[in-house]
Amino acid sequence: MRLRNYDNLRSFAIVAKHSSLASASKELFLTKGAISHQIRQLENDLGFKLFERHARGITLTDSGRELLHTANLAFEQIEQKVSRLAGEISPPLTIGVTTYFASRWLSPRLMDFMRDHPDIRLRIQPMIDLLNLRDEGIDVAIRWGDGNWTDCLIEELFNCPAWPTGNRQAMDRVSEVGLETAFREFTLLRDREDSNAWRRWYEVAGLETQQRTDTLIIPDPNVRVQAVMDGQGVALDDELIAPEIDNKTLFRLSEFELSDYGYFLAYESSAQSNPNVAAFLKWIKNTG
Amino acid sequence: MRLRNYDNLRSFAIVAKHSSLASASKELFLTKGAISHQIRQLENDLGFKLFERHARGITLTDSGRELLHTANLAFEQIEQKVSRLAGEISPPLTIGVTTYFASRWLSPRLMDFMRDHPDIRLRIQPMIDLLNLRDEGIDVAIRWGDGNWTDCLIEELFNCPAWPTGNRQAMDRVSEVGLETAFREFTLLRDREDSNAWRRWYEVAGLETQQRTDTLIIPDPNVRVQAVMDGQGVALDDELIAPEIDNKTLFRLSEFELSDYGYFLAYESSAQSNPNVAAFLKWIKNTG
DNA sequence: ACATACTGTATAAAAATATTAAACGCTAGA
DNA sequence: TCTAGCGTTTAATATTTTTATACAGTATGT
Repeated sequence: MRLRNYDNLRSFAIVAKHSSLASASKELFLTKGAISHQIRQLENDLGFKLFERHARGITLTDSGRELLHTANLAFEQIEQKVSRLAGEISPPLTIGVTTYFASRWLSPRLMDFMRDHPDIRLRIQPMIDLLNLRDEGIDVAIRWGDGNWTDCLIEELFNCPAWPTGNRQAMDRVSEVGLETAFREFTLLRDREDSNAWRRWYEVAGLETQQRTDTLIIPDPNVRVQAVMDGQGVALDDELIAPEIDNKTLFRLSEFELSDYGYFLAYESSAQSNPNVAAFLKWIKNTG
Repeated sequence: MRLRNYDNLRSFAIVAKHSSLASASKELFLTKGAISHQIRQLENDLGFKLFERHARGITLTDSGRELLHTANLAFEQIEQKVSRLAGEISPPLTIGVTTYFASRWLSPRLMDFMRDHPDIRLRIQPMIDLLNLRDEGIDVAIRWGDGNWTDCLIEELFNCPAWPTGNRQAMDRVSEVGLETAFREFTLLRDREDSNAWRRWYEVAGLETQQRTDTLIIPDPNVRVQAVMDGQGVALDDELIAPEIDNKTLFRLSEFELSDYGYFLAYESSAQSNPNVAAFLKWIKNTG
């Protein structure tokens, strides 16, 4: 439902905060009559009541409470972004990563950077789709793949080949019937609709490339790892899943690998002029 | 920065979508002059330009693109919530869980429920703080603890005692110097400021209850498990971390446990009348 | 029991704001 | 070079919002 008047919703959020028209009217520099009209109009537009009126004040209805919660979050996002863009707040250095990479590689190393640069405010932004850096306000993203992106500057952080992983049943199946037969049975988990990683791996492994339709797309690497453990299919992973390999919940299914895979820094060329970005790039290139 | 006029921002989003005032003016049922005024006023309020004007049209500036992204997300949240509350969309059955519980316990079992109830639209909402069900639109939350909540109906799902875990160094330390001494050295990780879990465990273990100040509060269970692995302290965990125990990245530090801990269903009494909620509760009670 | 003080509401007038219509300047493309 | 289409500007107009005021209700204190 498209709302006609978002300013009324903003007033609603402030009234709800005060639980009082009279009090909110002071914050908004309006008379309580004006606020009363705004709330009434908003309720008419929405088609449900936001407040219960009693003689001595107002209280939120259940619907009102839920809407308030959503509206507060939404307005806060907007106002924070506006403040940043208007230059009122200096933007934190924002790194876009998957939760997978953040917890397995970045987090343990990040303390060093923060200790060396206590003045740099840092924001680790978990992302699924590590594209559209500018839209998300990302200064530097860390992507996994073969480095063939063209939307911005790309620099290899470290090489990290990709190879197929499966759970114990999948491993056993490969041992029993061989790679080719087993891979005709497996469901292939992939991170993106248009990913050609599996096709390339089939080539490297010398298997007949087949048009597979029974693939399952799971963009989040953590969820994908879990799906492999649960036997929902096989996925292309890298050495960051060493813990699961060590404890034998996951298995490397083949020695064939996509050797040019790795982690890459991705950033807009304009970002280099930001000294915080430059400091981060310098640090991470020495660390990786 | 508080915005004076959110309706202008809404118009901005629509203009940006069309990349054209003339075209957007049709969607908004206004003249292009009116839109031009709105955008101009918004730019004045914000203090930066949203569009670059050329002879044959307009294009977003970098700031405009970032703001558009944020605004679209925010407006979408609001409009979706409004649609739900206005009864235009039937709300999905919403389960509040930690990502920890979702990936380790719920996800593997959930397919059964979805197969048996294909008509029920389900939303798994990851939450850190599993309180305030109504604000978040949660029908049923699954909490871990001793069951002593009073804000809504509580029902035990399954018993799951809590015991202290640490990494190998912590385990070795306990072996060397004994429980009491070792626990005077450890940093205690806790999920909430006001949690009395550690105090209760000290009592159960017969250790002297001490006023500890060097505790680290990490609300998210996944992050807390990682912190324990990284040696940042010891935490109270349960058998859902069996994988980490099995592969010896985590260790149970003591046989003493909080035996009344477990996972609990939490829901408003009014939720029971929702047949989808009732079906979910019935299913999960049989599963747990 | 009753005045008091504080709610929020309702109305119509007044003020502020948004919108329009029309003319204008610009330029990409025919 | 002309033209069609773009966004802008201006001043008049239309609409919306706000106010001032009176009002009705009721917890609170005396």
